[in-house]
Amino acid sequence: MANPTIYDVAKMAGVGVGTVSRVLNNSTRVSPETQEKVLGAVRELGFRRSKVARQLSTGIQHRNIGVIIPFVTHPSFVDRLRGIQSALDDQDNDFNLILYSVNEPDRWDEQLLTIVEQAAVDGVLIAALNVSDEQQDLLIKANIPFVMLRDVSTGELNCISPDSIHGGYMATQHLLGLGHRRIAYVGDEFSNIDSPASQLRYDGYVAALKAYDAPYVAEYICLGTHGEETAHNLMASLLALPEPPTAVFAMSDIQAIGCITAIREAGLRVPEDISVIGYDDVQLSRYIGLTTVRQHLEQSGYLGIQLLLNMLTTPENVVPRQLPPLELVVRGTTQRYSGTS
Amino acid sequence: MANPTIYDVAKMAGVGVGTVSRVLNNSTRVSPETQEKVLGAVRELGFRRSKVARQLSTGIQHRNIGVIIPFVTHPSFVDRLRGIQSALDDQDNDFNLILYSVNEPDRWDEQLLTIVEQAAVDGVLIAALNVSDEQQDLLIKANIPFVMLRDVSTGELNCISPDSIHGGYMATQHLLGLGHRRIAYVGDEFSNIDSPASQLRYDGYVAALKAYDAPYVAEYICLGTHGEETAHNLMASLLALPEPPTAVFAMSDIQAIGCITAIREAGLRVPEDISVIGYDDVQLSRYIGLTTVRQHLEQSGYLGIQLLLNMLTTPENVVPRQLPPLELVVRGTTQRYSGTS
DNA sequence: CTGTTAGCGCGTTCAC
DNA sequence: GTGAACGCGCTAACAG
Repeated sequence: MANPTIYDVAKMAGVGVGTVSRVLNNSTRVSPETQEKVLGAVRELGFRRSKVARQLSTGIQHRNIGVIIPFVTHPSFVDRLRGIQSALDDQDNDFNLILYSVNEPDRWDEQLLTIVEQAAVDGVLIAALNVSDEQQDLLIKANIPFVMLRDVSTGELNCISPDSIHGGYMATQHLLGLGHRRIAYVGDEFSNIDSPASQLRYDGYVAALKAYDAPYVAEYICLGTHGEETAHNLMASLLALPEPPTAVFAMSDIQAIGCITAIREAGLRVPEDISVIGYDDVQLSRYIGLTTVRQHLEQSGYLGIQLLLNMLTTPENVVPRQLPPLELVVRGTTQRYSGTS
Repeated sequence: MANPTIYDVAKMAGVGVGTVSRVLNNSTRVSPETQEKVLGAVRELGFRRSKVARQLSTGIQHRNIGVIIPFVTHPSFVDRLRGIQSALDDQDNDFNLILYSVNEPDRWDEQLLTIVEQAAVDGVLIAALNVSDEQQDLLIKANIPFVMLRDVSTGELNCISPDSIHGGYMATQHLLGLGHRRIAYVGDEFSNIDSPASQLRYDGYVAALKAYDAPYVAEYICLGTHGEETAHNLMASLLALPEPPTAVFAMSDIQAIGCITAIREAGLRVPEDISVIGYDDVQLSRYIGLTTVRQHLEQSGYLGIQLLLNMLTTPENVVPRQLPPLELVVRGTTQRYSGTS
């Protein structure tokens, strides 16, 4: 039998459904014999009670909030998750956290659809993913409040967004201010499905170059899949250039790390020979002394949940949330251009 | 009204429940006027349809697996989470992941109770938490399959467990083998509620000391709350001793890091003056070159989920899982005792 | 102790 | 187009 119900169990055990329910909840006294019969039937049928029916019947409420994040275990998402968790803990409501990890951005549409159909969540937080208008409509029609953690502010109330363009500008400006002129950009392939972060930071990079009248060199733009490995390889190819850059701006801390190891493997030093600046200020960066742009990842997760909870519990009064401004965090991987290399 | 239902909406809109349901699912054509009336009532009542009833009615299945972890965002748990995620992704079933973070170990009993009562999960993975016999009974009675990620093997089938005692032994042995005799232990306060990891690793430490006939010095045992900060302070007090240790075994990588910064702040070098070995081999450790004991955190999460899924989908045939043996990972924070300090 | 029955809230045929 | 009635699987209250 596909999905046996208590009725099936009751029939097989030769008892009433009430009795079955009772032994399942080991509540009021049931005679040992009947209990045995019931348990036997349960085992034989491989019966499992439907949690949904149970919930409906008992009226036990519990709300779920869904968090949709690409590659949950990437450092930057862990940081956000940290904030999400603590926000959820701070308010002590009975919201459960359902984690959805989007590992194939192409199928993200599909996944959201499933989530909505499943009707498992009361609200969702969508991090670093592009949410199309259709998707927003879907959510709205399904009456599921949602907040987005985006890369750039578009003015919506249900958005928490640092300004990635400005961040890219800041990072590049820092390098420029140190006297560097040959600055490379290492980032993700530009994408529409996924987050447009790479594109935006690149825009900031270009703007800074222009503002400082520094040359834009096409070869210095290195794009690839996200991750340390790729960045490492990209950096290696950069070093193989006839005139390699003297500084590099990596769109994420992890990529910056990949660059650094590549530089070291080439027998060069950071920052003496080449300066490297990252982006995010992931927890890890503090330990390795990476210069970077802090975008308050943890806090964005925190504020996002706070906002969502706000929408969920007191929709008549939702107050906007704002992230603190980006900060340049200068540690040990950048240094004034020495003119040596 | 506390929880308006479609009946309330129907009454207010002066229509039947069927109609309400239809506009909610924007399915078959409904006249624009009635649609308006219904939507108006929905808004006015603040109506939200019950996801539970909806699920029961539509028969849409989706199972949840719960993951219970203390302090989800601690590095070691992030590593486990990584494995959990990928295991969940590999099998493409429709299991959702509900994350429960236990931040107050004292209330862990209570939390498990709520989880069971809520009936929100079909199975649970419990990581690094002590599960009492009563708790196991609770789970069994509720018919919720569970697997535990423990610190020491006790032979149960539903357990994934490295041998922490042996790990503690290995770490200490490494130090001893390098000629160190004055070895400190920095760990968590021993606990019964939480994981007994600290106690176990300490046991291994003591055993190694004994095996190598090295002195056991009570002052060298430093216990405190988990975390970098505490370890840092503990290490500072260790350095203030008339005869400080020449090596320290920290029960986790994070605590090892705390020790290292304390040592450096005191003007000493690692490993030249003092050797430090951690435990876990968290991702971070690779980046900072920490010598440590690898306990395959990620893989334990992976195997745990695999086992749980196994129990959930084919209970008649559950195959045991085994973790690879612990490994000593020698990087740059330990060195032969020079007799200098 | 145990069988029977009435909901839980919503989706979905059916007739109208 | 729209209302009424039934069923999803289970719990709980009520008789027996």
